[in-house]
Amino acid sequence: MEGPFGWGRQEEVDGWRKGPWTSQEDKLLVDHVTQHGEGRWNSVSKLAGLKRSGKSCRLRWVNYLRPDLKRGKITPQEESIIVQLHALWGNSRWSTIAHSLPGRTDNEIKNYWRTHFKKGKPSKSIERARARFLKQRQEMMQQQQQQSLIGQLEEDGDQRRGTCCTGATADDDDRGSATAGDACAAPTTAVATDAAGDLIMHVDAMDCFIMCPMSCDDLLLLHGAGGGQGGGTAGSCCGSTASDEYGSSEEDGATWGSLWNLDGAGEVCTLW
DNA sequence: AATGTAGTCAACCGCAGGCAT
DNA sequence: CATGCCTGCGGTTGACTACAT
Repeated sequence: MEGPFGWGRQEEVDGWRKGPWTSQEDKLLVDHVTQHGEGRWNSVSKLAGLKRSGKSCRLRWVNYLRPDLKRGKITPQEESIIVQLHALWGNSRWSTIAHSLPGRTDNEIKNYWRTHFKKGKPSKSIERARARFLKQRQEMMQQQQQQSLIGQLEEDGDQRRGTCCTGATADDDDRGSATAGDACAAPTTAVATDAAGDLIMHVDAMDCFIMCPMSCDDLLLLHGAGGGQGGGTAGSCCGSTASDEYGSSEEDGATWGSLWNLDGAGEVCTLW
């Protein structure tokens, strides 16, 4: 066996090696990416002398070899962020969630979520955190609606949008590079965790989130830089009512996974 | 000590979107 | 405009490890 985990043997299909990577292969890939940079994965195999598909090379690099990866356990702060963002995005945006957790991969977060929350009940602290998050989100949305009405009555409500964001556009390919960080004057912290791991949310930040005419991805980028230190991100840019679903039936482990899946939120977001 | 079960992690697969031709 | 390729993503699988019985 070559590696410490699974795929006890290496097979070769259509000339491509599969299964666990050897240290030699790792070195070849690292050397190649160091010299030529990421991308063009299909040519990596040829140029680096690897009998691996482009997909496999990319996956190995992204999930294991990248130098900026943070190894080790998910911290409580990171867990809180994952919980918040999963409440917002559901199961279909692991990469988006991962962008808010520097050094963590979507695969890692996905695995973590599945093992910790998919099957059994989450811990009390997580339950509490999520409940509070959703409650505050709902309150802020109500508050936002009120303010919007007031704003419209006073001056058509356009000034807020103008002062919040000024043309922030983050290219999809540039996710994670904090592209839009300088384009928005929004507060830098939308959600943070206190020492006990409970969520603290700043209404002004969420207020901006709601008003910004940006994609949800951009919103995450704006605030994602401090994720590791508990300055995580969460935005109420979408109009879904997560709290409606929460608390319906928690005793069933299988139900829990879907309980948090606010796919509707994602659909709303993509319309932006 | 042996066996069973759950947890963890790396890797693969299929699909979808973007881009070049 | 249509087609094909490349890249990235989410879902799933499979093997090892740790813990419980």
